[in-house]
Amino acid sequence: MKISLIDNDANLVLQNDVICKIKDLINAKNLERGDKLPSERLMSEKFDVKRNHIREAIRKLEFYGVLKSMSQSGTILAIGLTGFNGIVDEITSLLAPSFNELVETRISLELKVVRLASQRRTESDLKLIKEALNAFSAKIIKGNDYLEEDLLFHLAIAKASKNNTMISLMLLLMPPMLKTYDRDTVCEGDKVSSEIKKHENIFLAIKSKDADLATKAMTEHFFKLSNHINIFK
Amino acid sequence: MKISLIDNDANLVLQNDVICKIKDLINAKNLERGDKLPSERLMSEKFDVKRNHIREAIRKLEFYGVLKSMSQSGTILAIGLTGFNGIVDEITSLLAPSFNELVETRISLELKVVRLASQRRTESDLKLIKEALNAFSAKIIKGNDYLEEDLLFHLAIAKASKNNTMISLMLLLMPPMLKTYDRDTVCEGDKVSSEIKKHENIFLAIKSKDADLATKAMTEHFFKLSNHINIFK
DNA sequence: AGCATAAATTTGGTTATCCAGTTTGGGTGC
DNA sequence: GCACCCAAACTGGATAACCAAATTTATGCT
Repeated sequence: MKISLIDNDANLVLQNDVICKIKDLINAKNLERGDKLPSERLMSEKFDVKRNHIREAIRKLEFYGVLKSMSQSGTILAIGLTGFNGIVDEITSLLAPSFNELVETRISLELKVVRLASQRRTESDLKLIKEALNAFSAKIIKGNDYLEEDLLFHLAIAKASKNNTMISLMLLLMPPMLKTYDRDTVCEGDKVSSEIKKHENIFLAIKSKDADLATKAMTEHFFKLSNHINIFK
Repeated sequence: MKISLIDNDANLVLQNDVICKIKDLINAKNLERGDKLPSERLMSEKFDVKRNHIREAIRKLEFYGVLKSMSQSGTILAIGLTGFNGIVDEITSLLAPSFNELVETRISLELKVVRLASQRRTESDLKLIKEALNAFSAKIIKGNDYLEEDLLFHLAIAKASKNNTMISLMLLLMPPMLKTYDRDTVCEGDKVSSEIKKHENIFLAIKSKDADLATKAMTEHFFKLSNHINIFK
């Protein structure tokens, strides 16, 4: 299906093209919410593309909640026409995110996550976070690449927030983050102890259930990152 | 592929099952980042599922950035083993989000978005936001369902934030939000004028580029929502 | 005419087949 | 013994054929 925040493949333009044609057709027919679209085969023939391309496009639009495919029956418009057009326009014009955008979003999300985590964490959450922290420290001390352990530490915190949606969003942000870090490792290894210290501060704040302190610790942790990349103009 | 924040289909458990088997296999073979997985056909035979199920599972894992499918060559592990296990465990244990979680996430995201928008909005952004606001007001005055116009208003603000990642995340939150609102309309129509007023306040704050005021206005707008659903216990 | 029922068609989904690059390994010439 | 090459096997991806459920249309009985 190739849904992703990072997806600048060549066939993406084809998919967007198909999506636009579906949109035009829906508008031409003035469909309302709940109305049936033409069958996949018909559209495949009409747009002169293979059926699987139609299916992929429908799956994507279904993913964003604007269409609904009913087995052995048909595909219907799951939303009003205005909403459909607004959302689809946005989908088709979505560009690949820049690294700055990713960091900006991640920071915003994690500041909320760490606040919730410090309020809601259970003892077992704390244990898992501590384990992740230990794995991180071990890697960074040994001078190895610690990027993945770092992410898992943050993921453990996210789990403690008890908000599945935020966990999902963090998982979605990770792939492009990983991809960018790979080509250019941001953190140099000379300040390992201070790096560990920053992570420990976050952990301790969560442990003491001090939301403000946790937010502060997380902010400090991100400060270097937001400095290295100058996201604040 | 059926990747979604809302996806409790029956075939999801099969997909998760396949994903777990792939994970076990990767661990059994102690693959490292960059190593090749067995071919789709081989795994299909080994796990006794059809090849398309294997493909769907791989697509999903590729979506989350832990695998990478290379055309006519093979599929490789795109990440270290620890990171792979951590992320995959999270993927397979992800539950459908509750409405409270969605609202909580949306509020957090939009408070950041409106802040950025008020700092970065251009004149054309402002024009689009105003248009969305007018469409919203027209609908609510006529007593019609204004939910979609409301979302488009917020989407227009998101566009002004100039952060594609945040736009993506908002698009992802919309489908489950729409779905929940549908079954039980939250807002009653008696306080229409105050509702319009709240939206206008957001618009005016963005217009005057006052980030703090915009955040405040957005908070007020969400207050009723966060009250109606008691997310703050 | 009204209605129940069944046959035929249309639907999205599934399975099998084919295709075009890639990899691999044994053979060949030196 | 080694470098090179080419064909056979293997790969993910594209296409076509098939399926079962659901809808529509036709049919026959009252």
